[in-house]
Formats: sequence, C-alpha cells, structure tokens
Amino acid sequence: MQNIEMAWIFTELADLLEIKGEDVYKIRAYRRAAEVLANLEVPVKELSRQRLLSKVPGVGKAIEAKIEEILQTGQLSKHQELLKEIPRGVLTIKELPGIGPSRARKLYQELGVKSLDELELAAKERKIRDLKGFSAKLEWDILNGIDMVRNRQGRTRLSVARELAAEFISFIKLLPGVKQVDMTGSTRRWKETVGDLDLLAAAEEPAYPLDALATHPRVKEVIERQSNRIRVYTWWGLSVDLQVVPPEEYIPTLHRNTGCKEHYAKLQEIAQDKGLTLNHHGLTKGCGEEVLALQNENDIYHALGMSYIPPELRENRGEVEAALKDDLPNLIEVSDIKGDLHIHTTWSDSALELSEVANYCRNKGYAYAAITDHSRSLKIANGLEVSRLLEQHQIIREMNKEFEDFTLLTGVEMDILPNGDLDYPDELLEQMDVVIGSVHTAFKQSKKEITQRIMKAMENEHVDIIAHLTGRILGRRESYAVDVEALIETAAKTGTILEINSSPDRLDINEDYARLARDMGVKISINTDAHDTRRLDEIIYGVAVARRAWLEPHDVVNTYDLEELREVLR
DNA sequence: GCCGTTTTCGGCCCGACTGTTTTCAGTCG
Repeated sequence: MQNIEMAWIFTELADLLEIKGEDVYKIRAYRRAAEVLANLEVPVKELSRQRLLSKVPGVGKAIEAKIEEILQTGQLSKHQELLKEIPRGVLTIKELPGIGPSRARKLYQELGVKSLDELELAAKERKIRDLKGFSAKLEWDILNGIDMVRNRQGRTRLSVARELAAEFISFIKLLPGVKQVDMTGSTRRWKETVGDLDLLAAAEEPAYPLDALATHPRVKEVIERQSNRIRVYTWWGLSVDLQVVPPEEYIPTLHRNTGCKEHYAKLQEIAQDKGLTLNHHGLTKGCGEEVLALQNENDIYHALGMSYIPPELRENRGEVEAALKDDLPNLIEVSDIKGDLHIHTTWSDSALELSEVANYCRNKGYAYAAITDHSRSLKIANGLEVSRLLEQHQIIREMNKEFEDFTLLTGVEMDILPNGDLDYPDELLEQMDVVIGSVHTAFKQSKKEITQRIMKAMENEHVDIIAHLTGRILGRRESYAVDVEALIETAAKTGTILEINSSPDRLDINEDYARLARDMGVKISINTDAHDTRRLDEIIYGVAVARRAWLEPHDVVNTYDLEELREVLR
C-alpha cells in the first residue's frame, strides 16, 4: 500500500461524508490527513512499524486507527460501507460546476441519478429544473458541465502521465533482455494533456517485458495483447501502450511513434525527394537494400539535411521548414531558469516557511526567488494586511543579509479587484521588488469587463507581472471570458510581463498565447505558484510550455541575472 | 476529527455571488 493510495481512500471518504452532509470540520480533517500522507517522504507502513503515526500532523487517534486498519486489511470498512450507500458516480456529479455535495445528494435521493449518463437524461427530460434549489439555467449549466467532464475523461494531465511513465520506465529498464526503453507520443512531446501513455522498449524477446507490465501493481487490467505489444489500463485511469521491438528498430520506431503524424509525414516526403525511404525499419536507400546506420534520432534529421528537432517542436508548426534552413530557436532549458517569481508561504495560504523557500531554491541552484503571498482582500487565503506585508518584507531583508549567493525578493500576488482597482496603494507597491497582479474573484464578469479590468492593472506602472491570465483549470474550470489577444497587445505597450504558470492543472498562459506574446515582443516569466516544496519542482512543466511555444532564454525574464532582472522589474 | 490547552472542550480560512425560496442555502475561490 503506497502513501498516495492511502491518501486517496481518505480523500474519497471525505467526499462521501460531504455528500452525506457530515460535519465540515471532520471532513476537513480527513482531507488534511490525506494531503499530509500524500506528501510524506517515508512510507506509512514504516511509520506504523516505528509507532510514529501519531507524530504526523493531522493524524490523531481516530485516523491512526483507520490507517492501521488499511495497512492490515487493504481497505477501510467505513469507506466501504459508505460506498454501498452512495455510488461512486454521485462523486463525479459533485464535480460539475454549480453542483456541490448538497445538490449531488438531492439528485441522487430524489431522482435516483447516479451517473453522468443518467444525469444527462434527467436534464434533457427537464426533470431537474423543478427540484427545490435547482432552476432551468442550472439544468442547462449541468448539460454544459457534463460535456466538459466528458472531454476531460479522455485526457490526462501531462504530469500524471510523465510520473507514471518514469515509474514504468525504471521498472522495465531493469528487466533481463531489455536494452532500451522510453516514452513516445504526446507524453514525450510534453503536450499539456495526453490521451494515453505510449512506451517503447528494445528487446530480442518481447514476451518478458509484456508479461511484466501485465502484472505490474499499477495495472488494473489488460485490454489487449499481441505478440509484440500490450495495452493495459491503470488504476490512475490512464491507458498504457507498450511496444517491444528488436534493438535495430528501436531508434526509427521511437522517432516514428513520437510524432506527431503530420511532422513524420513531412519527413517521409523529404526522404522520398532524396531517394530515401523513412519508416520504422529506419532510413533505406533505393529499394530497401541499403540501410543507413542510426545511432540516435539526430542521425535521421541530419541524413535528411536538417538540424535536429526536439520532441516538443514536432507538431508541424513550421519546425521542419525552420530546421531545413538551420533556423530553429535556441530553446530555453530548465537549467536556464535562475529563479522562481511566484511563491506562497505560511504568511498566507501555503505550507512553506520563508526559510524553507530560501533553502530549497538555493539547493535548486537558483540565484533568487520572489515571495508573493496573497493580498488583503483574498480573505480565504489569509491575504496580508498592509502591516503584515511590511513586516514580512522587513524579515526578508534581514534574511538576505545571511545569503551571499542568493536573494529573496519581496513581492505580492495582488488581487485585481472586480472594478479593476488594485488591492494596495501605489506607495506600497513601489517599495516591492515584484508585484504580480491576478484575478481570483468575479469570474463571471463579461468579456469586456474582465479584459478592461486586467488592462487597467497592466497600465499601473508598479504591476510587473500578470499571473495565470485566463484562470483556466484543466478539465475543471474553463477560462473566464477574456480577450487574451487584446491583453497581449496591451502588455506589449505597457511592458507588462505575462506568466506561464507551471502548475500542471493550469499551464496558463498556454503555448499558443505564449508564442503570440513572444511574437508581439512581450516578456514571459515562468513561475510555479508553489504552495509546498514538491510544487517548486513543477517548473519543468512551465518550461515545457515555453519550449513548445518556441521561446528562447532571452524571452523569459527569470533566466536573467539578478541585476538584469531588477532592471526589467524597475 | 484534530489541536491546544484554560486537560475538556471550543475553535477550526471568510465573504461574495447566484438564483430565486425576495431571505437564504448552496457554491465558489
């Protein structure tokens, strides 16, 4: 039993109790325990063995007993009982926008609705609008919400796919006879969401790796099996395809499977023009008699007379033409990042202490990191009143005296209020190193209102960066209505930096807008918006968006040295 | 359900928006 699976049981328990209308604090306690368990470095089993469970914050007598029960029996009786009472489908319904625990319960109790399909039918038959607490509009919202959730169901966030991929790869790599293994497809291209996970291995004898994957603990069931490939379904809800090829076909197959299709087709055409054939056997001359030796993918591109194209660019968006002219961008790398400009601490709603941020970022090799807690109007996140903000900045300045090679920057993530006013006066903003403006309220304003609201913030000379510009949460919340093109134009005029938020469920702005911003001369900042240490490492996903947007280091302000950065922020 | 302590129980992130029940429950960030 892994910590994450244990955490998942407690999360679902909390969800079920919420639908039953149990005490909100009890529910919050389970959620908190789940969060803590998921982030523990040590296996829960080990803590139990050493009788240290009660030392874990958020774990008291009751939860400790439940953990022990799960460790011994593999499940939790209270959880199982609740599942008999409330079908899992009701939990899915609770995820719809506008539907919370109370309405989900009502739909189940009064209409017997326990799946999205049944809910859709009930909505189409107009049975929902007459329930107390519902309306015709909500019925309509439900149908839209179902569409959104269905679209999401086919897609998995990149971070989940890559973490699973890493685990499977390190597992398969150790199997006897396996020479090489890697991910391919959209996961390798770092697309923001993926349909399934494609893996490729090189081995003379395919049966062994295929058997091993079929029995891996993360695998729920085998969907399909052929002599050299297997398709399995994981507990994470993501399908995984593993193909095994002979070692000599590994590189050409890796290249072909990475795609995208249009990119590969274009390369095949170019090969043909040169009297070559490109397919999963490799590159061949004439009628297939002479096979060119390929050490890596680089050799394929060179043989076709072009420079190497990294997986992130293989989307048929002009990369082939650019590579033929040796005119590809000098893409930004994770190692170019010199600091993170959007981090929260315990002063507002994060688990990170100021000193933790400093230590972790220094160890990452950063030269600087900006502390940007929430501003005063965001009460739920414990936003900082002016006096606390000033106090925090004083402490940061004191801390900086201790560092030689590192600087904590003072800052704030300041709410842009519904009327476009800022949450703090100019006199305060001008004292800070980094001022981020962002929208956390009144998402339902009209496109014109939100656009003008953000424009107004951009026009304030003290606002340096706009964070998560569209407000989208992948698969959960559409972006608010906003004219992004117009805002990019404004940012170009005002010199405002736009954020690529690295959080895998945001990735906001997305690659298309990032590329447009670059084309219009707008600078970008790649930030994590981290609330705990683990999330400080999510910068890789923001960098991936930047790479897919063809960004170079000079497009991104947090690749700059501190002095250069200060110049831009001034 | 956890925590801290005042060691036995009260406090635990708050306030705005929505749609309509026109006074508030439900949802959201």
